[in-house]
Amino acid sequence: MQETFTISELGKEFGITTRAIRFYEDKQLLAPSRKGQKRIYSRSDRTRLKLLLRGKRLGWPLEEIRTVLDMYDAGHGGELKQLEYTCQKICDSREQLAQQKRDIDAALKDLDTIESRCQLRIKSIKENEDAA
Amino acid sequence: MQETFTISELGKEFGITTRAIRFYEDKQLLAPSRKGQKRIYSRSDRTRLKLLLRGKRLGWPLEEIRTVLDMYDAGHGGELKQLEYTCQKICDSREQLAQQKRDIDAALKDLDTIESRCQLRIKSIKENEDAA
DNA sequence: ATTGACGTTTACGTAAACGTCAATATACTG
DNA sequence: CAGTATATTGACGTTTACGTAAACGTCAAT
Repeated sequence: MQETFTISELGKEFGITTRAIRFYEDKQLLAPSRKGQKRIYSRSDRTRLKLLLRGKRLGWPLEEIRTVLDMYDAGHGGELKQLEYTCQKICDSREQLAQQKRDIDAALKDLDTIESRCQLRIKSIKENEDAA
Repeated sequence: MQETFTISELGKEFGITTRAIRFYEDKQLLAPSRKGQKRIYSRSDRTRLKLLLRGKRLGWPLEEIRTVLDMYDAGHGGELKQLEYTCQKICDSREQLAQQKRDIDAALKDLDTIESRCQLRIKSIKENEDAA
């Protein structure tokens, strides 16, 4: 795999616009290096973006995604207070994810119910068509 | 349980403002009956609101939540085209939910990694404190 | 009769998350 | 070296999902 990436490469790979990527940088979620004016994205920048988009799919606001991304770094160089705060955030995130899982399972069950009702209706409509 | 509810009762029960509930009605996600001017919410209205909030926790936009809520009704009185469209939507929703599940499991794994790194750092900091 | 709790509509405000230009710079390409 | 492609910043626009405030109705209790 490549060592570095341009902004449009990443945009294409992940199906987002370059405007969005720059926006994330403006919001401190990314911090690519520069070669003159141009942004150069390292593999770890790319990973951050990947995690960012996963957070988005989970419906998290960018602000929260940023604190989660920052947790990745906190493990290395943080102070005690910072680390303990991070642990608390991790605990909260776990709880939230568990809730989302419950919601998903409930939603999947509902989909089963709706689908079978639909199938029944479709069947009965088609039978009536045959009769006509 | 009660047969009907006021707007503030529902607001309290679910921890949202009455403004939000009226907004959802404006966006066609709810359609309570009226007694004069006042809104009266039936049990099924309450259920719709509950499902709505679940959709929100899953990060869905209101527009999408509405189409899902409408699927509940489609099983009963829709036409063939409508029913088949609904089935397609159900299929899409299943795929999206599956993706979210994968994202959640990946995120939970990451949290494990981050946490153990944090614990290691905390431990090493505390040991250094003891030494001092 | 008024106070207070609850409800209503209408209208404007706002934060988040980008999109859409416009003007400009830099780089390669025929 | 003009043209094309890709990059940049800056400014303004847009959509979603409500918050906030104004101005008013209603009903029970004091």
